[in-house]
Amino acid sequence: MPAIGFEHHDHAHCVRSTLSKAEAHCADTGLRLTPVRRRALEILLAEHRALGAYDLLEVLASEGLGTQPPVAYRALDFLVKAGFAHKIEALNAYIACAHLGADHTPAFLICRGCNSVAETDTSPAQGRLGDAARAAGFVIERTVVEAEGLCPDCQKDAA
Amino acid sequence: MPAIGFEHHDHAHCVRSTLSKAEAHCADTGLRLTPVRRRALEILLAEHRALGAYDLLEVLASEGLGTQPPVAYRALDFLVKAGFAHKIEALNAYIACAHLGADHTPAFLICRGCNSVAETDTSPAQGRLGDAARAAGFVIERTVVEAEGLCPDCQKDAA
DNA sequence: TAGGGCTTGATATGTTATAACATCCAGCTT
DNA sequence: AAGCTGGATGTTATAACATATCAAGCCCTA
Ligand SMILES: [Zn+2]
Ligand SMILES: [Zn+2]
Ligand SMILES: [Zn+2]
Ligand SMILES: [Zn+2]
Repeated sequence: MPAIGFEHHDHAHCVRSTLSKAEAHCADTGLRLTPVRRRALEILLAEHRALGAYDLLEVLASEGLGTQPPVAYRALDFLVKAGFAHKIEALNAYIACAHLGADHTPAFLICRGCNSVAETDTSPAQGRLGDAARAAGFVIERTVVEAEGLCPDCQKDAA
Repeated sequence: MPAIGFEHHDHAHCVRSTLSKAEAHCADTGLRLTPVRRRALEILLAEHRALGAYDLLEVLASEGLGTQPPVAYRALDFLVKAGFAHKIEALNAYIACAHLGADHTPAFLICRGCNSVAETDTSPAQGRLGDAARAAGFVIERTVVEAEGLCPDCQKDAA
């Protein structure tokens, strides 16, 4: 699975494709992609970067979709639980899933220069983390894997 | 490097050894392990679990070492920058380094049952995260690797 | 048409983190 | 000794992130 976020790409396709996958998944499972939830996903999808809950709320509020924090947090909670979005723990912020539909364990590359975030994936059971967990008798239920650094564009800018 | 935190061990040795390594490192580099900083490290070292900044502040306050948030955040900032403590991003909390002195990239196993945290390590450049970063042309400066789940004791309790 | 379950509205509050500015103090300079 | 300097601390205020709670509405279905 490639890292999606830094490379130039047909982003309009990203957006359309993710939205239609989300709709299909909701239709299949009975989840309800209500107007606020759908719009929240669109807003997160606009760019490959993470948005704070209050940034999201600001946009929703400007469109008359709700003005109080619970509006944003409920929508985000739904999107995260449905697998349509992920929380970036290092930023306390949220990003639309770039691999919607694929069964995956997300991992993120976070650029400190331009704040863009690329999503890739990992295998928790493999690698040194899995080894350590097995050795300690620890059962992994969820992993947080995030790398901070500089994307290719920002490396050029720095030089 | 083993995962330190779940196994029964001579914890008093943990504490003494970490404190003396921290003192030595400060003596070597000119960093100042002031009373508040030293006491903050001791408080974090008391258990292999993460403490919120305000939990730490509460203890410091009860000992007359300061009552306002910046007291705790400054001490934590020093400890983290010096490598004496790490922030657990998934918990917004802080833990003393269990491998002080060793050159390492920390990774954590976080038990949702008893809140204990074991520290192990990873190699950012290796593994799938490193592969993805290289493929994307991304330069990693810092990684966050955390696993949530159940420690051996809490698995027994659950069964 | 009544009930149950999910969704939304609204108010308040809890939790985590930093900005900004004043003061202190040790070590060095003149 | 007086003055400077840089790091550390004191103090106040606020920013930023997140949740508890209860009321009201909506949708399905029995
Ligand atoms: Zn895209
Ligand atoms: Zn960048
Ligand atoms: Zn120990
Ligand atoms: Zn446990």
